[in-house]
Amino acid sequence: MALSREHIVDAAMMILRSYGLASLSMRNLAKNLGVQPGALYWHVKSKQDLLVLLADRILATTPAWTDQVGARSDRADARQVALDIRTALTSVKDGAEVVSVAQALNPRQLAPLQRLRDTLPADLTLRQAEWGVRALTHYILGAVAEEQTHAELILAGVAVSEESTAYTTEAFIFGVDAFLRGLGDTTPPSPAP
Amino acid sequence: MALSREHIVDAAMMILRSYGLASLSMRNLAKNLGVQPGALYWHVKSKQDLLVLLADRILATTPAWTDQVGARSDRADARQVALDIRTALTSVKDGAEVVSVAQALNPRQLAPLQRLRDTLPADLTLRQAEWGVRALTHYILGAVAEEQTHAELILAGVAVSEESTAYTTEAFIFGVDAFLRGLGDTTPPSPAP
DNA sequence: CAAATTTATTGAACACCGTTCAAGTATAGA
DNA sequence: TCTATACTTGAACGGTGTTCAATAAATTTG
Repeated sequence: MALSREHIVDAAMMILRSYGLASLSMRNLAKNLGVQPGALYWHVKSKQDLLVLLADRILATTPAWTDQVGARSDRADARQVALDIRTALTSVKDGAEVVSVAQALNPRQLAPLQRLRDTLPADLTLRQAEWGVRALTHYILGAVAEEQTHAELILAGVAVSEESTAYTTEAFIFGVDAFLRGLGDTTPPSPAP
Repeated sequence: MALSREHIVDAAMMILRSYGLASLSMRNLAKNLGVQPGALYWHVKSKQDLLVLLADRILATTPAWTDQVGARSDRADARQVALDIRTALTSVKDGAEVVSVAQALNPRQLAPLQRLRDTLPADLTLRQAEWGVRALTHYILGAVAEEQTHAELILAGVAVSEESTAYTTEAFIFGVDAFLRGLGDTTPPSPAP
């Protein structure tokens, strides 16, 4: 089977899913593909480059945001997008860390995160909306990264679980909601459906 | 001069300040101390251990929080504490990253971050206050880490400055204020002094 | 003071890591 | 078939954190 960029990302994704970021070395990846490490560098510029590709793929599982005509995006939408992003991150071991690295390298590049923008209150200035997205992004990535590393520490027996996992979702939503409330306290609280 | 844990942390701090986290290898650190790498491990359990010590010291420059009797902490206080933490982080190259690593290893361990708790609205439940601190912490660490890596990328000529540094403080405060507003929208906006 | 014990350091090695590159091997077009 | 382009190998470069027997220095004990 011919080596290709897609193939490399596939294999990297498998390693990530099964063993996490610590196991994702170029050498291990090459071994998994039955190839010498140097071969990877014909298809991929660097490991950072690969991580960006992985981040894209991790976030690609977020549902597309269909902005219905007339249906102005509101706080409930923003919350849903945040939850969708969290779900995507959680579906891969160390997902939040991978996306954080990619985001650190070049902020504002990951489209699914920018999608948050369209859900923020419309009365924000351009700069404020930009700042809001960034703030929310930092919160989401930080919170999910902590969830994931904590879960792994428990799995490794290094730490003990203090809080039921049911609460972690509640905690996540609490943070998102607080943020959104603060960003757009001009809009009324999200109406019951 | 005898080697000691304090001495090691001092030297590590110097390297961090001058050259950043990438230059802080145990080997480089040992060379700076005129000692073999193995010697460090008598005083320090691991590099992660060292990073936690560094995080403590970075945050130690935060002004002590004097909770004046009768003067209930309000939103202005919380903002000030957040700004103090940011100042401490910014005073050391990659400061936010170092603290993030320490925080990831064992959340709720860094006292200065916990100090945020006392500034949050009093009508929050115990859990809500805990969640609020964590959310705010994630935002602060994420935002400052981005500021710092971005600044370093510009210094290295990899990226170009798009926004005046005057705005970065404004952006930081915008995020903090939004969060605080959302956390305690029962309290009135901070009064003019 | 001398011997024994604890404390501290060395030097060398182990098992990794990302990345580069000349030399080869396929593969396709003329 | 010859050539040019697309890949891959194998080996190396210069790092990384960490461990550990042996050794040296300092301290306590007899």
